[in-house]
Order: sequence, then structure tokens, then C-alpha cells
Amino acid sequence: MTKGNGQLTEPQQKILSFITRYVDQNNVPPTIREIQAGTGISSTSMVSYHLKALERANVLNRYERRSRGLVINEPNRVHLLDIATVPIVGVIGASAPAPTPDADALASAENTMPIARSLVGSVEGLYALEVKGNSMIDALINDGDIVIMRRDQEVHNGDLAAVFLIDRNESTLKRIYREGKRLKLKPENPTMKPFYVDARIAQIHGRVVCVIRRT
Amino acid sequence: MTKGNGQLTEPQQKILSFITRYVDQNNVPPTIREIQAGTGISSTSMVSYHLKALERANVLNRYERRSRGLVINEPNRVHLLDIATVPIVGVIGASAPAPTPDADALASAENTMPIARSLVGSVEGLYALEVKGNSMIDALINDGDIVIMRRDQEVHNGDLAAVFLIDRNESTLKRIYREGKRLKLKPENPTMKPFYVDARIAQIHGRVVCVIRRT
DNA sequence: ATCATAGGCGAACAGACGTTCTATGTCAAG
DNA sequence: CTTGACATAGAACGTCTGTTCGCCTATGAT
Repeated sequence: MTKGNGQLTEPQQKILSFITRYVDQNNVPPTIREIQAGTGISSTSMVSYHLKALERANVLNRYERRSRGLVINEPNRVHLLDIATVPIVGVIGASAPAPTPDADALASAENTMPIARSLVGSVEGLYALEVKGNSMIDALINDGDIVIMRRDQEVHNGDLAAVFLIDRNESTLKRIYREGKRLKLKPENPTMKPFYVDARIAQIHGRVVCVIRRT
Repeated sequence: MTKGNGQLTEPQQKILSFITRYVDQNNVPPTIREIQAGTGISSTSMVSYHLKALERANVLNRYERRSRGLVINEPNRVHLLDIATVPIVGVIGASAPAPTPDADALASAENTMPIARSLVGSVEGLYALEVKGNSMIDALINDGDIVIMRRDQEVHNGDLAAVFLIDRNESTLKRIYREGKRLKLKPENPTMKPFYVDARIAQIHGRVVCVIRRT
């Protein structure tokens, strides 16, 4: 039951926020028993009781006797969550330069990687590479990982970047620090020491925005 | 079943458009029987049959045995339907057992991690932990990474799992292999050797589904 | 102390719901 | 013609799920 002042009681708020979260996670409203378990309320009848109160308070609508028949009545409920599909344009491995795709390549990519927009910010210039081989272990990146890259963007000192070393004909992922004519490449693994290369033999291909590993 | 050319059969299209319409109108996916009635299909088993086909065709996702457990997989409609928000229930680090949340903890988590549903499959039992410290470098997991875990699920040999070693009072992420009374723990880094512990002093807390690193 | 009231709890019920099994039909390949 | 893969119906089963009802406890007035 709502308090006189229009506030919700504590179990009601608990139920409400549980429903909200559940819908976010499952795209389907919860059952009464799921609400019970999720909120720690001891009986289904109590949940039912509180739901009736919430309905009276015009906070949600119910369809009688229908499973999961709950609809939250939140006019200003915003879903900030949005998903971006990032094209997987190629492979990055030890013995080949990582591709830096042009617009054509981006459009024609067959595989895509879905990722929450809030994780990566703007989709501008985003592309993904699949990691092949164990050569990037020292960047804590494994065979099969997906790295989300951003091209056309200034890569700052300290950023994790894809670097192609011309003399070795090898792509690598390292944190980069420009130091005059040379480039400091720092492995992610703190037990490994950084090393230096001539800046002219290193092509910086893009910044690593995010790494995703499925196990 | 999809036709060879990737087109959907006529009943499949009917079902799909019915679901779309129903969700638009009711904010909740329909039940199988409602689909049956709404499309004029004569049997629930036929609906189930076609739904399986649609799932195979990657047009929609289903949650087994859950009422109204349908999510349409429409590329144009992806925004909020295909993203799950996984609660971040705590921290995993060297010197503390990783939390294994009960329903209460899941419901009360404040921070969440958005992740594409297609990356993790079912949301069932999913939770996230933030990695603190460098102790899991050998699992190629860095300070600040987010690991997506699944609880209440059998952890199979070869799975990457969160293991708490009682005698060392330490949580770790390793691939596990049960070998009689002992447990083989294998670091992700192929240059490191596996080691063995008494199975009785190791608590397996969940399976790592996915690792996410923002750089 | 007695009684009324409200809140809370758990069991039980009836219907909803997803799944599965069997039987039948269709149609193309061998 | 036979076989096997696919499609369709109908029914049965077991679980899920919303609802209800009886019982208990606490509180406060009589």
C-alpha cells in the first residue's frame, strides 16, 4: 500500500527496482516467484499483495492471470543502452601488418562484433581485429581475442596501440611513448621491460579501445 | 527450417510478424499458445517446431522452458533488445575469495556491465567481477578487467574458472582439470606450467564466460 | 484477559505453459 | 516401391505461475 504522501514502502521500492533490473537483463518481466526470490520477500502472496498496491499507485500495470503480465509504468524510463556492431575486418598476428580498413572494407566486412555503445563511446572509426597466435601474450592478449580498435585518431603517449614494425615485419600491441626519434614500446605485463625502436620503422595503426575474450 | 536460400517459410514469417506485433502491443513476448491462436497454426508443437527453426536461423533467441522466453533478433531492432546488463557484484583479487552472489546480491548490485547477449548466450546466472591487482597476469587478466562469470553451472574440465584456494586464502583464475583427488590448474599463458592442488582445498566458484578490458 | 484488526507466511489449487511423443501425411531421391 | 527427411496434428505430461485460503503473530482497544 502506498503511504499517504505518495511514497512507496520499502518492499515496494525493492520490488520495483528488481523488476526494472530484471527487465533490463532479460527483456521479459519476472514472475512473482522470481520477484520473491530476488527481493527476499518470504511469500508469493506478499509479492502479490505489494504488486496490487503498486498497481493502485499507478506505478505499473498488470494483466490478470497472465504469466509475467507486468508492465512498468515509467514514462521517463530511458534506455541508454545501445548496441554497436563493429565490423571484424581482419586478423592481427605476429607475421603480418594489421589491416587498417578504409570505408569500403568497413562496409564489406562479413563478421561483426556486437558491443555496448557505452563501453566504446562513439562508433566513429571503430573496427575489430581477431588475434591469431600467442605473440601478444605480453600485452595480455590471447589467441582468439577480439581487439576493438579506433582508427583515424591521434594515438597519445601511453595508449595501447597496434604497431607494425617494418624491419621485423611484425604487428604487435604495446603501449607507446614517443621519445624524440625513438619509440618506447611497453608490454602490458609489468614484469617485462619496455624496449625501444626507431620511430621511422614503426607504423602506428590504431588505438586499442577494448579487448574482448570469450572462453 | 529455413529454405536453402536463407528465406523463411511462410509459417515462419507469419510467426515472426505476429511476435513483432504482439511485443509492440503488449510489451511482453507472446506464449506459444498465443502464437498458435494468433497465426492460425493448429498445434503448439508446430509453433515450437517453427520457433526452433527460427532460432537456428538466428532470427530469434529463446530461453528454455521459460514462459514468454522469446527475444527477436532483428538487426534493425537491436538497440535495447539484444543487450544484457550484468550486475557487477564485487571484486576478485589475490587475497580474498571471489563472491558468488545469491539472488539477493544480484538484485542489489549497483554497478552493471552492459554486454551483447549474443556474446554470452543466456543471462541465466550471469554476474561480473572486477579484477583488482596483478595476481592474475598468468591468466592474461589485468588489473581493472571485468570478468563475466556464470554461476550454478557445472564447470567442465578445461573451463576457465574462478578458484579459491583455501590454504592460501587466495582467489585465482585458471583452467581446471579434475584428476582424481587432485585438481590441475593451468595458467592461460602457455609458457607457464600447470600445477596441482588437493581438490579438497579448492573451491570452484564459477566459470569465466568472457573477459572485457577497456584501455 | 479478550477480542478485533492487520500484516505476514506457507501450502494448495487450478489453470497456463513449454515440451515431447506418437501418428499421419507429403514428397523427392534411390 | 521403398526409404528417409520434412511437415502437420493432437494429445499428454510435468512444470511454472498467479491466486486464494487458512493459520499464525503482533498490536492495541475494550
